[in-house]
Amino acid sequence: MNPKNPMTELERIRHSAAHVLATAISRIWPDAQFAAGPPVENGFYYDVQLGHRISPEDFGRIEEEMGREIKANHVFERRVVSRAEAMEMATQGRLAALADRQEASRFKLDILTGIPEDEEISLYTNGEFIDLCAGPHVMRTGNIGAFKLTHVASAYYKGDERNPQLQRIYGTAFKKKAEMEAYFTMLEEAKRRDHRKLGREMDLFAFDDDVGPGLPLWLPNGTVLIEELEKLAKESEFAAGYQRVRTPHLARENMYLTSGHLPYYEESMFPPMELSDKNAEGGAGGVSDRYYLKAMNCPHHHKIFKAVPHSYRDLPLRLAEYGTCYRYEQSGELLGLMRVRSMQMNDAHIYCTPAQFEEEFMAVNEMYLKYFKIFGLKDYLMRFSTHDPARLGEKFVNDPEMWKQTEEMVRGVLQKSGINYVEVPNEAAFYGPKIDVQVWSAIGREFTIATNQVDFAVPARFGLVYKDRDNTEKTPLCIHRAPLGTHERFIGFLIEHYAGNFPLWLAPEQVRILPIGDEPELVEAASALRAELRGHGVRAEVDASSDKINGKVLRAEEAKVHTMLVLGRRDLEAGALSVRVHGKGNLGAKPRGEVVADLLASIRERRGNEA
RNA sequence: GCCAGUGUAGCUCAGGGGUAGAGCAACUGAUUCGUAAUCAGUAGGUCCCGGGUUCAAUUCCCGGCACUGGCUCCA
Repeated sequence: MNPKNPMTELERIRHSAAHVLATAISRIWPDAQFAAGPPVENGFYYDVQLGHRISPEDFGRIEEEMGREIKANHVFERRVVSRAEAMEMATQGRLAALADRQEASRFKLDILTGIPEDEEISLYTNGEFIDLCAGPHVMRTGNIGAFKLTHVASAYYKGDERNPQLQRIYGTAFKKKAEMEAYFTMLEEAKRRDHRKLGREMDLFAFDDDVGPGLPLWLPNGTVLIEELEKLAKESEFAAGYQRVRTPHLARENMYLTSGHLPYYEESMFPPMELSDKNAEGGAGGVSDRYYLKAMNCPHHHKIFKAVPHSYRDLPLRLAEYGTCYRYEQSGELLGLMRVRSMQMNDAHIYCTPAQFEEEFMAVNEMYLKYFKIFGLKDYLMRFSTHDPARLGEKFVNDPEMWKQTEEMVRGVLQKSGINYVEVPNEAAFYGPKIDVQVWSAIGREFTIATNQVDFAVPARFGLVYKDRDNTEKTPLCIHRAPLGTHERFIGFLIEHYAGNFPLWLAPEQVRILPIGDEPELVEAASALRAELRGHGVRAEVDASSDKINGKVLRAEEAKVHTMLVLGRRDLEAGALSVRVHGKGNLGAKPRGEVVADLLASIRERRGNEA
């Protein structure tokens, strides 16, 4: 830990709890080898190498040992040592241990060799346990008020796949027990809004082994969400001067060789479909052609650009498509809708001149902000990813001048629009800088929900040109943007964002009419109301079950139906409807015409739940 | 892909070497009820898949698959 970057009190508690965890593990398994044990967002962990496989069943006795260590209230003692002394101790197995051992403290030894010459080396001692550590810690082990081990996972040493896998024991710690209890309550709440759980409960989407992992099936309710988002996107894009195109889901190998995706991204693409042709060169049974499922839409759109000659008068040319892409994500990376293998992207490519770039890029950002406003999205982070000059020609296209130019343009746009952002070097795409919008899922994982990228390299590879004013051919810049990301991830996010309580315009079932009883006049009035609403495009149903009104209300609430219209004899006679809104309760009776007009206005204006 | 855990009805879960269990949902019938559960009945199972041990495996063992939690990755 960097002493120039002091930790908060909570971080010090958690960092100290990590040392106490290592102390406890050392007591039970003295041959344990420890790597790193830092505080993290919601707690702490310590990486350990151990013959015994630690399972949650072991947590009880580890926690017991930790409890004793805390009760003993040992002081965390800091001591600066010479490099030689530290190496000596590591060799004797004394670091991250209770005593000298047969084996050296091998990870600590490795960490020591990585510490720069001019940096101070410090040890922290709590009781008999000594660890190599820059600190800081709390004063005494007793300052750790409440702690709990949460799970065990595995992690590669130093995060490198080629290194050995260590067991990572996660825990959390707080100053006060009540704070910890509040934290676990919050976790339970978060689980309730997990899109995987809500997706099943609300019949939004499903996975099936025979279809394949990461390939979601959109059920009717989920498809409503998709269609509403597409309607929104198509309206906004039409208004912003985009043109719609459609492209196939696959293409021949050669296109991906041109784009550069093969062989660099072959691992992330589904393996090719190989065609054999008896007449082909190579003889019978030889492979005559390979087709790949598309992992991105850009090459297809570039080909559309190229299909007709373009003049500078055509630019900016904005080609939009909800394109379906397929990516062979590693099996362990799949996560509900947030990480899938088939995805429908809110994609568009804007071809423009450098002079037009700023205005176009800014218009895209404005489209983002407009969407975020509609969805009431406030908790996001704009991440501006730039290149690393040291990796030109390797990770990034070797064109320092274009990098400088485009990054300055993007930075300028961001500053001009007063958008809050963080700049992250070395995270750009290979073809240009980009802005990603980061959000967090209910279970705390971070995802890119939208992206806006500059591409100054690939159009040239495809030989895209336009005839400029001076009658010379020039290569356009390309802006690659997906403000609504993919349907899969965006809807996964929206489910959690709204906890399944969608605003009226998005709700799969917008209105449910609940007749009280089944007298013929009531049933008839309910059907007539449904027909009228459906005539206006409202997704309305009638609950014609034999449930009592209480039961009907319960079932509609459970299904998260947005608006319930209770229709009884009293309402029928008054020409009224009793309105009940999910989560808001009974709003009382209103004239029928007013109710319908309110519903239509809310849908048309895409009002949020609070409106 | 790697490490660990889990896999029983549509859902949530109990059980256990020898006819497979509950609640909710579904279906049938009765009920005519004014804002979060009306009553009764019926039906529903390859206990994830394959192999092994056993007189007998859903249960124990091995392998696979899927999911969960992480790690790695994420154009």
